[in-house]
Amino acid sequence: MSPLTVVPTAFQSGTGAAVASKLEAFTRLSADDRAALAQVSQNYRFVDARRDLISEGDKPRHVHLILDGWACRYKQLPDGRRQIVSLFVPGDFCDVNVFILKYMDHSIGALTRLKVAMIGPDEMSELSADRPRIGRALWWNELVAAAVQREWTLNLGLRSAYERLSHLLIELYMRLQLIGRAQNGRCDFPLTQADLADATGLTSVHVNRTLQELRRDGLIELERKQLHILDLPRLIEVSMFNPNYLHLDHEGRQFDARC
Amino acid sequence: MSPLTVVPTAFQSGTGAAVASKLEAFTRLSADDRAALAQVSQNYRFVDARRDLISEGDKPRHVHLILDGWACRYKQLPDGRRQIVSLFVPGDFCDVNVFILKYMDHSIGALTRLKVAMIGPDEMSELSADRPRIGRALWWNELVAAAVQREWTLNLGLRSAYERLSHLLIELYMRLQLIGRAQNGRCDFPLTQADLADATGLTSVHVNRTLQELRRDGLIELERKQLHILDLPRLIEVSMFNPNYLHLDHEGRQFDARC
DNA sequence: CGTCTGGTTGATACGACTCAAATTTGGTGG
DNA sequence: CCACCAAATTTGAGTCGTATCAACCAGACG
Repeated sequence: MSPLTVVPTAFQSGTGAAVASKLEAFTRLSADDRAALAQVSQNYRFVDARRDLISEGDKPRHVHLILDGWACRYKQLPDGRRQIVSLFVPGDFCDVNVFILKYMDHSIGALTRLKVAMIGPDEMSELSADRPRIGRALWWNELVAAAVQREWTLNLGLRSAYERLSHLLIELYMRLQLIGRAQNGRCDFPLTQADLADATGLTSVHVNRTLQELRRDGLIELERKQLHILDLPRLIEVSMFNPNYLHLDHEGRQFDARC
Repeated sequence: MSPLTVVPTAFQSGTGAAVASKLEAFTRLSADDRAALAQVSQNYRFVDARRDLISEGDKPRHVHLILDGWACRYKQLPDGRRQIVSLFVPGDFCDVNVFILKYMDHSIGALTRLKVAMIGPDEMSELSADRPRIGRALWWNELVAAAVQREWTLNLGLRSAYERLSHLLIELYMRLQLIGRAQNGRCDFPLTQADLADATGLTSVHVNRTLQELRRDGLIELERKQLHILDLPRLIEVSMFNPNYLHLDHEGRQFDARC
């Protein structure tokens, strides 16, 4: 990537609205749309790392919108084994429309300290109704989330440890890029190897060895919570990464939408 | 299960509306609701086994509603490896609201000869708008589909072959029960061992050996496309199956809804 | 400083894969 | 109704990827 790449505002500001940035991959947003998103983000709180936002069995009361930090959806078996089934980065919604379900079938946990907005059911449906562009974008967002979940199924089902980790790293890099938090192959990467293990269905020991292989092969650098992808094309090739499931082929953020 | 168990009408009739049966697990439906579902099922066609309903890269034009037969969602890697990421049985919708996406990121294929309704975007939104109860039920349906996808992620990520197959068999049995096509531990089961392998991320050889183990342990019988679960409680135990992700804890079909 | 969390290393075990062939089943046409 | 063929299932032997268990090390932190 050229050093002349334009830096998205969200990245410059650091605290910029990741959601807006993300939804704009699907549709142009107006200033009012962005204001509405900022509005629902007002009611936020901080959550410590390793705390649950909501636990399996709880009644869902809010949609969570991650403003800053990383979180995960996970499920646990009676014998203690744990699987991370989704990862959330800033700008991600956890479960638009969960209200329809009576109980959570999984938990959502903070992987880092989290800044997270809590949006009530009414507020949520108002948002969709008043700002149809956002409503549609939220639909798109849900469909992409479902596509990501399918891709994870494939990832666990038939890729080797080496491919699996490569694939995950690329996905996260691209999702961070979308919200202006990745560029030139670099991004924050706060997951521990144990987290990666839980997400990829491997042991942390094997994650460790596999990451070393990736480093040895000159594909990545990863230390001090910083990921540096050295050779994205080759990483894409070895993991057979096909970005189509992220559905970024829309008009995007080229122009502002009026009103 | 006692031989006096009431046989659901859908099962008796054979061709009964599986969709209605399924949605009624979430909410009561009125006669008009059921009629509306029957209406959108009018426009159907037959698809031969092993044919695609729609392929990766295609533009989505219809929602598919499986009226009879089994289908799957699958993805394929450039090197030919294939993963089934979802299974569809009668009454299942493939991708309510796909229209928002430009291209399919996966294919949908018939596993058996299929009777499938093709529902256009307008017809689909009419259905939701005119019959709010159905609209909500479709939402629930999508959320359950997402929950199932997460459970598959967990299944592939941390269960052994033995547990994985057990879990899948139970899930399918329960989903078939929901549409009145399973009872007393028995149901049709048209998947080949190769299909099971593609769905569980195992090889067909290993599926074969693992099924033999399940038979040896007195848990199941499976031959001539017929599954017989001999000891459901034990099968649930060994696979650590928790039905909460199917979200069947709603008012259900106890009463008819008016109008 | 000692403690703790996260990362690294080594030795060993085992579950699942691979490859190859045999057998059974189911469908089809003569 | 039987002969044939293709598809599906089963079996065996050998290999490999990943797990397991157990230490050990480095840096962060109170």
